[in-house]
Amino acid sequence: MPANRLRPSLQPRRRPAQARSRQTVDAILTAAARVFASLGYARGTTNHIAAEAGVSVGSLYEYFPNKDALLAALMEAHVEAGEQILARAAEAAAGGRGDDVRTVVRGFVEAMVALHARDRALHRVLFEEAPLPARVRRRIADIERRAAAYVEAWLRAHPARTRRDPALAAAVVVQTVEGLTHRLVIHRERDAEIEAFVEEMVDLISSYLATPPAG
Amino acid sequence: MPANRLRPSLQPRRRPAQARSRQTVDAILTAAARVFASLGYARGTTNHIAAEAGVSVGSLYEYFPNKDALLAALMEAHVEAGEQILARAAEAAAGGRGDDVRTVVRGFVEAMVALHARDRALHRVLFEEAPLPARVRRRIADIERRAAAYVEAWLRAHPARTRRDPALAAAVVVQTVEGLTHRLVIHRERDAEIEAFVEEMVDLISSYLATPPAG
Amino acid sequence: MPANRLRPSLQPRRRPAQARSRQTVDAILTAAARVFASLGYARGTTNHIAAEAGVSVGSLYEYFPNKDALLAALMEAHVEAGEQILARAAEAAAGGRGDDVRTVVRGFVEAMVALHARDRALHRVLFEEAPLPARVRRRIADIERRAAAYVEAWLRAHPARTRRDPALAAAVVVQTVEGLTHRLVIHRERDAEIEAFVEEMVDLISSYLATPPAG
Amino acid sequence: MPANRLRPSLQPRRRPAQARSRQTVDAILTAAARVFASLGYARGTTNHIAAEAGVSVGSLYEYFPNKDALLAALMEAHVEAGEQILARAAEAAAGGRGDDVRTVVRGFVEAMVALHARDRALHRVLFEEAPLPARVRRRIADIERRAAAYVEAWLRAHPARTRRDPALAAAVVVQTVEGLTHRLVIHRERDAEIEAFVEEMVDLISSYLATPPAG
DNA sequence: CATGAATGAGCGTTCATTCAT
DNA sequence: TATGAATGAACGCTCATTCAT
Repeated sequence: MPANRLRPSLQPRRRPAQARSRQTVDAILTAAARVFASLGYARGTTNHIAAEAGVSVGSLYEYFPNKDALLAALMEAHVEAGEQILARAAEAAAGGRGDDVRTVVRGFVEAMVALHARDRALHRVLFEEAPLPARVRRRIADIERRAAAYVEAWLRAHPARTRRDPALAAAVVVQTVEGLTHRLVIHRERDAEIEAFVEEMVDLISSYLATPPAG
Repeated sequence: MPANRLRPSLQPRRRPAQARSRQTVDAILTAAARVFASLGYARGTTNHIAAEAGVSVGSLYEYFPNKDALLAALMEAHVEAGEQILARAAEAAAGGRGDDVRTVVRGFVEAMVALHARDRALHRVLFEEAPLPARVRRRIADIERRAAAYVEAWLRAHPARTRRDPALAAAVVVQTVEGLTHRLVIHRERDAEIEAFVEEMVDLISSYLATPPAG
Repeated sequence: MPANRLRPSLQPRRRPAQARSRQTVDAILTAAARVFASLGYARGTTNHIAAEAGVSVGSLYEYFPNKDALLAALMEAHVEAGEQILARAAEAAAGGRGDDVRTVVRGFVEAMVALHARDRALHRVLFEEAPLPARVRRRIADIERRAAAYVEAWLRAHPARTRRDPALAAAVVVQTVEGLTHRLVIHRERDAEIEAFVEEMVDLISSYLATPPAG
Repeated sequence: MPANRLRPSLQPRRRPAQARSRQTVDAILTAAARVFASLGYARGTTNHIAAEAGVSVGSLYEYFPNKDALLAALMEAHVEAGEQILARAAEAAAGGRGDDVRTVVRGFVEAMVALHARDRALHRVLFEEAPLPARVRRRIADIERRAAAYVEAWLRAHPARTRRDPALAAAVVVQTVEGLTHRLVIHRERDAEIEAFVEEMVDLISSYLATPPAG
């Protein structure tokens, strides 16, 4: 019996309090990450994941109501990490004088790159192959909105701002950083390449922000 | 799935020479596009596609060795269209004086946007939900390489080039245009929004190319 | 994909026109009857039924959308047979002089008994163990209503009627015949016993109809 | 179901002597009744029942060897109550002058109706949906036999007896009362309807007993 | 004795694929 | 060649039952 027959939740079935349960959940999520990354979403079966976790399917379903919930949990973890990275980068920007555009931009870009560098194969499956649950989609959209709002505020406060429409510019910045990070980090193989790209991304964003719209 | 376990080919089973066959293949692909776009990859069954195409499943398998081949064919069609768009934009750039950066960039960006605007739902399924066959991945990488080579040559030939490493800059341009196009076109809803973004993308790329590397 | 995701129909998936298909459907239903009768509803699995029918599970699901549909089909067959028995008995009653109560009653009782005598184990499972689909329940209620209406009309037309409320009396007759038939036929083992009971049922009903209400 | 394959006992695992245990058993049975009545047999899980009873599954299995034993216990309770009702009605019949047929019959019928009126949903599940364990079937058959024996004795002792075969007549009476009670009480919705039917049942039985066999 | 996390056989069902016609 | 009925491996998921704590 799923938790709810009409709208099967993707939430974990219970917040495991005891250390033992916590371990089981972690084992399952780790296994899910491994299996999804190597086999893809469709071919990563729950039985396979349970076996990989050294746990019975029943236990898997004790903690996750269905296969998509595993995916959602993995995605949420990534998204949560992204949120914290954003927060930290924002803090750093506010902590510094905050008007060296390049430094601030580099902070964000490097944070995003670091986030995605951790497990490329998994991220590829998570965000380019698996169905994105509506909840996760909303969560991401929300974070992007907040990131853009933050960038916009920063643009407005910054003396050298030259873009006519700071809200639009902020959206472009956020989308560019996210889009390029995904493309470059997830699909590139060699780290040296990535480092060079980071520097270029900083140039790309900085020059855009420093240039007034074409007239 | 009592299928072919040994890396089944994704090539169409035969090059249909006759007009009759060509029509059947087209009907199947059109149906596949419609079904995948509306149902997603996993839920778009081959039986459903055959029915939609007004053809028996047996005939479908006469022309495509398996389900993934349909996907691959659809992807290749998209990729081929992209290739031609690229070629045309290149021609236009060469045909004109070729030294108005903004015009050239806008040409490419608009072409890419037009390509993706045609059937957003299908593109979303094709490139964000379905597993990307290695062959298609290679094909795309190849095209990106050639696009980058073209941009690099153009940069080298262009009097105002300021990026120190034209190959790297070319790669950045290609990745940025592709990444942003996917993100903006596939996920945005309103066309006005897209038009505004196109202008920003032109600014983004142009200012990047016009700015010497920092330091 | 079930025929309908929201209200999975219990109707057979297609009316098989060809002889071949008709045979397959019959084989499946026969197997289902055998398996349900010997193993009960819960333990009668669709794989088991398919195997018993010498058919693959896939074929079973080609003709029946789900397990309950097999049950429903078996029930409907029984109910349909019952309806025809009723119709024939009514015809016979109308054809004869129609005022010999015992003859008419015996006609109905014997028909009902004959109907249930055919496969007792299956009937036990069908009507005392398996979940009765709403559609079948409605169908049965409808037939009972019509039977009662018929009996009521017959009572009103009959010169010797003595029950004050013919509608109520008709309902009692129908329920008694059905209830006793199920209990006696399905649970009794020996045929001689049944024959004796039939005679008693005729007495039971006849004397009831011939007796004015107490008071 | 990694269960006991060798005809597992349906007996409660132990006769709880202590008051504490007795309470636990009662809580479990009450919970089982509630859960089966609302969810049906198949969907009423042992975990659900244990939770409803405020007890761990482990404890449930301490007192009942398996799920069917819960069902059997519930059935036995119903059957036991029926037995006592029978005994009481017999006592009343013996206590009174005992020769008013209608009064005696009404006593039995009303007792049966009262027994089934208590929890219709549960009775429906118990006797029309769940598989009847052989043991319970035997128990019921035994009670019916004794009831029939009692009725037979009463018929033989009664001055007005007219049925030629008192044993057969007794069986008919018992089956009729039981059959109609199940059908009418369990499936009818309104109490007024039931009362009217009770009166008719009394007429039905009384007139049968008062009528000599045909011929 | 009680607990409840863990088990895993087995269920209903799907759908890519085949092959007799 | 085209057909579409038939196939059956494999999936997601359940839940009666066990057993370490």
